[in-house]
Amino acid sequence: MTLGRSVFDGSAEVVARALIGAEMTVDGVGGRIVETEAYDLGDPASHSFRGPTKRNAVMFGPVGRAYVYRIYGLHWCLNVVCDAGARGSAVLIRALEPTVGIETMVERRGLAGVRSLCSGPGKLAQALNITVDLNGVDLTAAPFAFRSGNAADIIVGPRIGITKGVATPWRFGLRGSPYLSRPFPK
DNA sequence: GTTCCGATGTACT
DNA sequence: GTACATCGGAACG
Repeated sequence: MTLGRSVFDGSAEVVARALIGAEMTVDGVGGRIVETEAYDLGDPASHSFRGPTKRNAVMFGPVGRAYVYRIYGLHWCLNVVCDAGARGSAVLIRALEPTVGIETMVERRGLAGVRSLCSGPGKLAQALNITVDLNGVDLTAAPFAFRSGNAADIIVGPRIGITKGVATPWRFGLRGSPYLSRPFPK
């Protein structure tokens, strides 16, 4: 069934766990969320840590919006804004198991295989055609759609690509999924 | 399998 | 000027 706004109304860690196994689509293209990361205000790895800026303003706005930013000058990353009170919390969507619109995603990515279509934040943004145009957009309405799914077993580990806050294990994944951006450390 | 590296926009020191 | 929540390709083993 369709997920309502309440799924985003919790701490970053709680929402990051809750989204594992759910299905996310943009204009009917997407898949099952298999990997997320949590970021919040008290976290030196978070864009919100130093307070509001032009880039991160959406993180300080209403719950259930998309926060999209450019990374390394060429890729886009999608976050969902969460936490009651909207205090700079967000969940980075890192990987999907492609389920719908696979042909469209193959075209956008220029790839043959399904395995690496959405196995990373920049990859899934390209596959789902996510750009800054969607920054600040309500996730509970078109073109977004979130549907509930089940995650049998969630694995936890350190977040990827950060240099601060490395001790906070806020990366979550669907255990055993072949569609993760990288394996979790043992 | 591994490591190295270039591409390149934006925020911040 | 430097850092950055990345990716894909080249070189190597």
